[in-house]
Amino acid sequence: MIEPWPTTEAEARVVQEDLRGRVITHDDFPPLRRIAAVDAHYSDSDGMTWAAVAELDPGTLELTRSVLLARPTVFPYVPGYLSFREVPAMAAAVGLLPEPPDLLIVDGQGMAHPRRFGLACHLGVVTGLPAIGVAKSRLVGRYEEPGRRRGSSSPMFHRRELVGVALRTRDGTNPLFVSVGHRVSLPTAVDLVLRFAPKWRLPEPIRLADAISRMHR
DNA sequence: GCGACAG
DNA sequence: ATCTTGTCGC
Repeated sequence: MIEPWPTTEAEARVVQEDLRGRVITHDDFPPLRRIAAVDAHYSDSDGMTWAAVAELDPGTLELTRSVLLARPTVFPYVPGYLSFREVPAMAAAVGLLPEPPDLLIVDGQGMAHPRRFGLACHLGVVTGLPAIGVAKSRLVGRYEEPGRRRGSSSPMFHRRELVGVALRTRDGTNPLFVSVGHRVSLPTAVDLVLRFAPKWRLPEPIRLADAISRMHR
């Protein structure tokens, strides 16, 4: 990983501008044998960031492995710079898996970011693993409200560029914001998110990672 | 200058 | 993300 880790917004921005060119936006991943989701939580009292990884079988969506660890929080939350806060703990957690997953589903934006380098892109580039960004709310981009039924979607644009898709994964719920992280195209990312969210609004991997990351304490 | 703003 | 119970609605 990049050392030393950026301390200021200005330094972090330089890193984003430098690494953004390494993002691969087309499909470049193997048959999915193991998929994993990553999520983070904080305990302000001791300044620690907890990261959880949930590995699942893509066919049955059953949990096959999990990791939960803590790392000192090294960056404040600043919209547009979330990855500098979460990547250290997340990358360490992913690295503890005995075998690397074939796909990472990340709780946050990928290219639907002001400089096209959100958390999913950063974690994907740093680990080299295929990654998809799945956010519960919007950071940047304009979009038309998708139809209210599961499967409906509408493109998100930012500065005339297609940066993601607002996707309804469940009837009558708010859409999810899907964007390219690394080595997975946008159409494929949408297909995969729908496939891995057969019942609830959030993809099963993220639901599990979230549940695990809350187990700290 | 005034809002918006992933987790 | 976090502070926090019950409550409204499918």
